[in-house]
Amino acid sequence: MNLNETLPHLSLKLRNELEAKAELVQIPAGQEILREGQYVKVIPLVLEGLIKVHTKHEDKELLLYYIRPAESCAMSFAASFENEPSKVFATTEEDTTALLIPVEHATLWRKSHPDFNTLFFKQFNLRYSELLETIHHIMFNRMDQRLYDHIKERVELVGQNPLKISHRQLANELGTAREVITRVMKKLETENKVRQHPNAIELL
Amino acid sequence: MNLNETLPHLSLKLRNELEAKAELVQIPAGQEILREGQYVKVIPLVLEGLIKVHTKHEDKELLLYYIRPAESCAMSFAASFENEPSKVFATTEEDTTALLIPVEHATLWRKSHPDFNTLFFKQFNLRYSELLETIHHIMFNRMDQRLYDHIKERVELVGQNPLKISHRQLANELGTAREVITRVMKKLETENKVRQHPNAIELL
DNA sequence: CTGTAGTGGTGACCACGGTCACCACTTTGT
DNA sequence: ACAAAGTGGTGACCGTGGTCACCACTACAG
Repeated sequence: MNLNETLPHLSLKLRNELEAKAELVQIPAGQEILREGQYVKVIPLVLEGLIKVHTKHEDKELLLYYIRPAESCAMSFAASFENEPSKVFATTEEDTTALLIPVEHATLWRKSHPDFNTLFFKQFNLRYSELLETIHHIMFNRMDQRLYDHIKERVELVGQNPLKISHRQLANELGTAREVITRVMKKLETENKVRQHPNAIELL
Repeated sequence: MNLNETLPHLSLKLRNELEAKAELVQIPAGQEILREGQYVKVIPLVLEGLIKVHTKHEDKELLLYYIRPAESCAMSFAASFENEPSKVFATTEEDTTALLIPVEHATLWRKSHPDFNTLFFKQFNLRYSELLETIHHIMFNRMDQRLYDHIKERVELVGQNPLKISHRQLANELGTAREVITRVMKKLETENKVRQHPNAIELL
């Protein structure tokens, strides 16, 4: 894995530090890597793959945002920063390659490497925006719009158009029930916005 | 206004810089100081008073969080950082004294003053948490719980128990309609959780 | 004094979405 | 081969909360 390609915006010095001190790991898809209440020992920096960050409340879930390559987890950083437990869950959505940065180095690098510092400010800003967007979706859109937008985002994100996903999973990500998704999907289909295939959805 | 008292966690050096370069302003209550889409030229640091940060969508509002003394506005910081327009609104809730930090200094101080840097990381972390909490409230609580929690928070925040506030304003802050507040207030009253006075609400 | 704008209160209505109890079908594992 | 677990589909029901059309009352400015 060549850091220079994946993280070109970081200084050579920092990339060398990362190579020396951070652990490079491969995580298979579908693995829960952070739970609510868990204390954080490493901050992941995604190189390849996709991580999903979500909340739970009495077996009702809600997707918050995705962590894409060259991005990191603001929650981990914050948690390590204040030594607080995580308030969210994180799960690998695809097979993922990531650098695990020990929190003690993060604290140092924040001071010694301006680009490290900047990286995390940008991440915080990004997550702030995404949470805001999530709030907007929940408050101001109805399910059909939310579902359509969500499918669209996911199609673009993983780059496959007949998107392989179940109604149940969509329900979890939108914090609703499976029946609701089935119902709304049919509506979107009659409106010619999507087409349904066995275990997959095609965006039109 | 003595910065040493209000901002004891900042270094003397930084406090002196603030005193020299930032503008000290008094803003009366009820004034809109930041609009959606607006570009940010100064970052406020609240010394006294209270600022409300909220979103709008087609004359439907939603309170996001408050900025209390010794706190700042993550949105302003982020906006200045990326030179992006604001995504939120901010209004003074009480008469407010604040330091206005020109964005060009913020960029410099982020590098030269570690405690300035830390301050804004903490602010980002705080706002992230608060947005997350807001999402939880919207998704997982019904109006009665949301309203009760909101009144409670506000009572604690402004430190007055028969809280002077109208149903209309509560409706705006919770992103709902006035009639709904009236309805739910009656419910809370019969449950002996609150008592209603003319133009005021008492938390029991 | 009177109009205007602000409070809160109320009943009727209804749409959205959450829930329940099913069903049929395919895929998986033993 | 069969059970088990997962898929999506469906009709009925109903509660929350959003909307509308009112009403009564108070405060205040002209």
